[in-house]
Parts: sequence; structure tokens; C-alpha cells
Amino acid sequence: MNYNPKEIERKWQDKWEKENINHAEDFSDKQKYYVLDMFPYPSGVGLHVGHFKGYVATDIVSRYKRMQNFEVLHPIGWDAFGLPAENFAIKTGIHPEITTEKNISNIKEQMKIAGLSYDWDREINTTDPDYYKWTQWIFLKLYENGLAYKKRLPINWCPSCKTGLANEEVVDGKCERCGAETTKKDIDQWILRITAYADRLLEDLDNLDWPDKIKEMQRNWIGRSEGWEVDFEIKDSGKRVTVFTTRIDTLFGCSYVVIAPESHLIPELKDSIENIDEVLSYVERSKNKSDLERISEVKDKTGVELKGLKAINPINGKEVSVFAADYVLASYGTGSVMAVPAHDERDYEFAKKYDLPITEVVKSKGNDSSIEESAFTGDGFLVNSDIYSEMDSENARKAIGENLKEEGFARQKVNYKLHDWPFSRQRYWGEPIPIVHCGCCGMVPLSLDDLPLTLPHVDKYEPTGTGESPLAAIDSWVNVKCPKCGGPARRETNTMPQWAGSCWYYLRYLDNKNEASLVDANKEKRWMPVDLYVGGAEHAVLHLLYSRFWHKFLFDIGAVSTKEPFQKLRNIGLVLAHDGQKMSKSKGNVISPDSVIEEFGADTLRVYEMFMGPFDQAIGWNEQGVKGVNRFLNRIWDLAVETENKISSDDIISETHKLVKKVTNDLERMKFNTPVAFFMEYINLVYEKKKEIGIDSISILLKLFTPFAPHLCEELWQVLGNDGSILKQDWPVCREDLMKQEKTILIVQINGKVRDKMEFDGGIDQEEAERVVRENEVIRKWIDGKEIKNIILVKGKLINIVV
RNA sequence: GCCGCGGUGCUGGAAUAGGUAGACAGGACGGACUUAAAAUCCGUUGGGCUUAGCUCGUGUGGGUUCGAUUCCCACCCGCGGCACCA
Repeated sequence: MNYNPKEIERKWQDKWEKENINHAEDFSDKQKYYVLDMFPYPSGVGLHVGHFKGYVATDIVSRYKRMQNFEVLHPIGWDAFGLPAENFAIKTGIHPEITTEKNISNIKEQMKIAGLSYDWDREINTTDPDYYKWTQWIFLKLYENGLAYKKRLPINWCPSCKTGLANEEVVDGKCERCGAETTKKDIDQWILRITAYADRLLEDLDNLDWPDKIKEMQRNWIGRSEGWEVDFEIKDSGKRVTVFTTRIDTLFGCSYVVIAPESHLIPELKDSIENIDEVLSYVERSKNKSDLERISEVKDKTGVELKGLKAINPINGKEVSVFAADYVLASYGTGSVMAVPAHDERDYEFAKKYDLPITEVVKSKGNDSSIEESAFTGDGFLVNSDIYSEMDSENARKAIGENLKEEGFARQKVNYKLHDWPFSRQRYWGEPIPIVHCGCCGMVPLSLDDLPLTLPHVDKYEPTGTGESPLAAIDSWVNVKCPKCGGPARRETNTMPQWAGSCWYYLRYLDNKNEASLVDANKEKRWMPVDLYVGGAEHAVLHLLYSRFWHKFLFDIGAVSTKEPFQKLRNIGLVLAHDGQKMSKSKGNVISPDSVIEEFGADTLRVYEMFMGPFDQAIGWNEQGVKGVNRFLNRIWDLAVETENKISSDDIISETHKLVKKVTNDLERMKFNTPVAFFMEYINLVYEKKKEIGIDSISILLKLFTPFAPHLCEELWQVLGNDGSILKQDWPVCREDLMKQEKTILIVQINGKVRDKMEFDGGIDQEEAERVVRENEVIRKWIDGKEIKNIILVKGKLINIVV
């Protein structure tokens, strides 16, 4: 009887599906465990082995937890709105709905033949109107609570996709989707006020069991910084320029003030600016720079002085010049800064270039640094600062700040790098925004009864490029009566971004057929939060930040009961191609799970993906390694089918329970590569003692191995004559009492170097060990005639003699 | 530039409350079976030397320790993220 995965895998998959064995009961007596995968975008090329690395890991956890008698929720669905399907429609005229449906059925089949134990009753699809009804509902709630607003402002624009983008979607000045250089464009935008949650998004990170890397990325992205706003009066104008600084202690060293080219002060004070033509042409030049140009000019700062203007430093009444320079960002802080060249690298560089004064006001406490060569940006004690001289930076910040505050020139202020989230896209394949624009009533939200507002069919999917979506061309859809006054009105034609549906999908699994609410409160309380969430690190500041924001909002309006959605997060490392390159269609190095399953079976694919290495690490695919794993599964098969109906020898029983312990420990630590190695070690050992193994040990082995290779183990379970499914067996418990005390192997070291190993039955105490070791011939060679200074005994392990 | 992670045989990797470095697998080499190949099975496999032994060895250089892949300091290299955030 040979191992034939093709035959047995299909057989069991059908049986399990028929018995709906993976269905999660909402309200059972068992403890719950919610294991979530980042749901896939149903792309036309299907999933590759990299996706499956994550899916297999969560599948193993799910099966392991089920055997430990948890009620496990392990659902899957489709994040199906997005550009590829829409671009395909533009090229072929085939509606995205049709493409999406086809791709889903493909990928679903890939998942089924891999033996992934999803609860298919809970499947969701973000493009299903019954689903996006609730995406729209959340949007309306955000609107109702003042967290969604419409505003015309310059946002990132992709000229190729012809749509606006969020900051998070622009990578190195390029569109994250298509790679085209992005520009800025002024358009009417729906914006979500994520900044209102900045502090909570930051603080609550501390309590999450997430990779440090991701938490750190989110912290940096939110970019909280505490400082002061300080007013500089502009001489003889009645106007002020307000700057933001975290280093108010360096205020005496301010040589000039810099405003962003976009500043309103330029048009307001144009009559007082002597070189206004020069200034305006600089402003014009800055405006036309692409993001990429701006980034590449970091090393060479440009700017122009506003001649005729002087700003007055409120701390000492000193007059300083005013510059416009595009190294100051209009979008951060007040859009203006005070320049302290002695203590800021950017100001230093700029001052050197334009020959501006550099005044040292902070000295390092330790070594003497020279301000001639570079800026000193650390804290220290103040000099040249009037009554504040000699104070240390921290106290000076308080003293100077408070003083100016009393005089009305300064306020404490917290700034964030995080910006509000531009939420509208000028594209077709997304959730329509459920708002109507009425001439009389202004913006009117639809009521819940009017949801879902379904996406109409169109003939042309091309983006218009005008800042309107293709929906704008469908008069019959756009022109409606105002829900409020009945007068003529127009629908909002923008759609929601790719990220909308994924912000809350994990909630819909809990109650995917509910027509009355987003999720039933009892079901929500039963299952939330997600106990384990697994996916790629590339979503660190996109999906993972957005969904935390929405979740906190839903918490605030009482729709969910937890403050955070995902308690424990783990990232999957990439599966690289054999050559260490990223797998991609264009390089032709993509490995499809289907072909591996076809050749070796799903269990081999599963075990290999776990055995490759630590699952959060990027590792190259190795065809030979797959064969090696397949060889191993064959060995298990051969061993199991030949096992006689008897009890194993004590040695084997002992080894088996050690295996239970090691495998269980490592699964708890989310380690999947080492358990596979333990199984191999066990099989190697048992192979030498084939006759000693009986049905008791094989049964335990199979149970332990079931999460990894469910088909193989289920088949062997039956072959061994058991009734019922192995999936429903209890996870083996390690019996310490059956584990034989190993012979003590005492490592004998001289001066920390291993010189010999000695075996003893049972333990050994200090005195006896010393005596035995002194008699040892090998050791005597090392210690004879030498003075023994010290002897260190590590109980049951090692003895070190220092000579 | 800043932040995070990492550097162990030919390759993927194992081992950290400091205690036998290289588990397990792949590859390579040798052998058995075979007319032959594949498959399977057995053996060898970190480097060096004067080879029953010794010695070097976990990116580099120091340090702490009886003992360091593990802890500390300085540096080098690789990967990922952020990118003028005042």
C-alpha cells in the first residue's frame, strides 16, 4: 500500500465538506478562538505559494486549537473592489463583476485543494451590495459625527490611474499601484478625520501583541511631536507669522524666519515686499515641482528672502529677515518655522548657503563641539540667552515657553505627521458614496432604508481625468430627487478607495447574513477581538492603521465592544523564487500551489511551506526541499501502515511524549519549522527501532501531525482501524511520568573547553562528579601537575575545571 | 540622515534565564540494489594540521565571565520602513 495523495486528499476534502466539519458555532460552551487571514484580492493570476505560507500557518493554528477543544472561527472572503479588475474591464469591456466572480471561484478551488479549513458559510465579498451596504452605513455614521467632510485641497494625484490618492498610497513619489510619478492636484475631496484619533491610535499600540516593527512604523507615521507655537510680529504691518518649534530653548539663536511658498502672507504683504517679482517666480517654481523633484533636492535647499520685511523675535525684540523656502512644508505645523542655524541641520545648511548669521545658544554638557563645522542638535545648557543662560535645555523650554505664554506670544502645541485621509476616488469599481448634492439643502446623506446604493452598470469604464468618476456620465443615475426637499439634485459620483471594505470585514464574518445591522451585538461580543491575525507587513500603515481607526469609531458609537480589532498580529515573510528574487508574473518565476499539489499533494505543500524556515522570514523556494518533505511523508506512511497492533517499548513511549512536549511548546510560540524537524528526528529514530513501535505511539504521532498534514493523518487513522475523524480527536497531553530520565551526559571542560563526555545513570552530585572526573584518564592528562583553582558544576549537565 | 530587523557550514536553517555550535533538511561525495536509470536504503560531509589526537571557527575589533552565537561597547555589511515633520 503506497502513499497516494491524489487519491486520498480529494476523498477526505469531499467528506469534510459534506459534514461541514469546519463550521464554527456562534454560541457553544467552548472557549472561542478567532484566527484571521488578511483576505485576498481575487486577482486573475490566482494565488501563489507565498499567499499559502500564511494560510497554511493559520490553518495549522486553527486545527491545533480545535483539537484543544476551542471553538475556532476561521473565515475567509474577498477584498474584491480595486483597480486590476477595472483596468481589465477598460481593456476588454468585460464587467468587473464577471471577472471577479470567475477569479473567486478559481482561488476558492486553490484553497480547497490545499485543505484549508475555512468556514465557508461565513464567506464575504466586499463588492456584494449586501456587504457594502454596511460600508456605506459606516461612512454615513462618520459623516453624521463630523468625521467625514468634503473639501477642495491639493492632494496626491496619479496621472495614469487618473485618481486622487492618500499619502499612504504614494511610495517614493510614485503611485503605489502603477508606479507613475504623482503630482498634486486641487480637487473636491471627501476626507476622513483620522487625525481626531491620532492620540488613541498611538497610545493603544502599547497593549497590542504585534511585531515591534509594525508598531514602530505606525508610531513614526502618526509622528506625534510636542512643542510650542511662537508669534513673530512683522514690523510695521500689523501681521504676525506663527512658527512651530520643539526647541523653544534655542529661540535666542533665531537668525531668520522661513515661511512655506504657499503661505498666505505673501499675497497679503505683497505691497511691502520689495522684490515681489522674484518671490512670486520662486513660488511658481516650487508649485510645479513634482514630489520626486522635491525629494531629490533635499541636499540642495533653495529659497528667497522677502526683502523689506522684518520679523521681531518676541524674546529679545531683535529684528530678523524673512525667507520663503520650499524646505518648509505648508502642510505641517503652521507652515512656518524659526531658523536656528546653530542647532538645526537644515537651517545650518541654508544659512551657510545664503551667508546668514549663526549664533550658538546651546552648548553640549560634555565635549566641546564646534559650531564652525556643523550644527549641534542635542540638548545641553544655554549660552548667549540673557537670563536663561546656564539653564539646561529642558528647563529653558519650560521657562521661555511659559514666559512668552504670559505675554501672549506662545502656546503649547502638539503636531502630528499623520494627515486626514482623502477618501474619494474618481474611479468606477468601488463603493458609491451615499450622498446627494441638492441646490437647496446642500449635502444630504441617504437614509439607511436607501442603502445599499448600488453601483450602476456603465458602458465605459475609462476614468475621465477631470476629477469626476465615470459614474458622472450616467445621467439617469446621477440625477435624483433630493431626499429632503424633493427638488432636483445630483448624486455624489466619487467612489470609496480600495481600503474601505477591508476596514471592517473581520466583523462581518461574525454575522454575514444579518440584514438589520452590521453585526449582532451578542455575536460580536462572543467572537471579538481577533485572537490571531496573519498577513504581510506591507499593510503596516495602510489597512492596519485604517481599520484600527474605523474600529475605534465603531467602538465610540457602540457598534463594537472592543477598543482594538486585532489583539495579536504576526507577519508572514515573503516566499522568494529560487534565485532569491521576488516572485512576479513578469519575471516568470512564480510557483503555483496547484502545480506542487498536482505533483506531490497538498500535504507536501503544507509541510514544506512550514519547514522552509521561520515563517516571518523571507526565504527562497527550493524544489529539492519539496522533494525532501515528500520523502518524509512517505516514510511516515510506510511506518504507519506496517505498525503492528501492540504497545510500544518504553524507550519509544518516552520519545513519543518528548515529541508531544516539544511540538506543543513550539506551536504555542508560533514556530512551525522546528516542529517539522522534531517529527523528522522522531521518525529517523523510530526507523532504527521499527519493531519497537506500536499502535499507541503511532496514534499520538498522527494526532500531532494532523494540523500539518490533515489528509495523510486522516487516511492513516482509518487504515489503523479507528472510527470517526482524527480531526475530532483531543490534542495529546504530554505525560512527564512516561518520559525516561535520560542518562546524564556530563560534559567535562577544562578552562571552558570540552575535553570529554561521561555518562551516568540518574543524577550526580558535586562530590561524586569531582571524584569520577579526577579518575578519568583523558582529564588527568589535562590536570595532572597543575593547580586546580576552581571547579564549577552545572547540575546534570557540565563540569568545568579551572587550572 | 533617522527608525526597525538581521549577519552561524556549499544552501535553507537549529541552538539564547550564558553551559556539547552546526539539530533537521537540501546539495555533494562514496557504497548497496539494478542490464541501466529513477526511486529506495546505508555511510561521509565546517576549515586547518604532524589526523585514535590537536587547533581554529557563529560579520569585525574590544570587554564582562570559569565559560559568550547568546550579555556590554565600538564598528562594518545586508534587508525593510520613513524621508526636509522644524
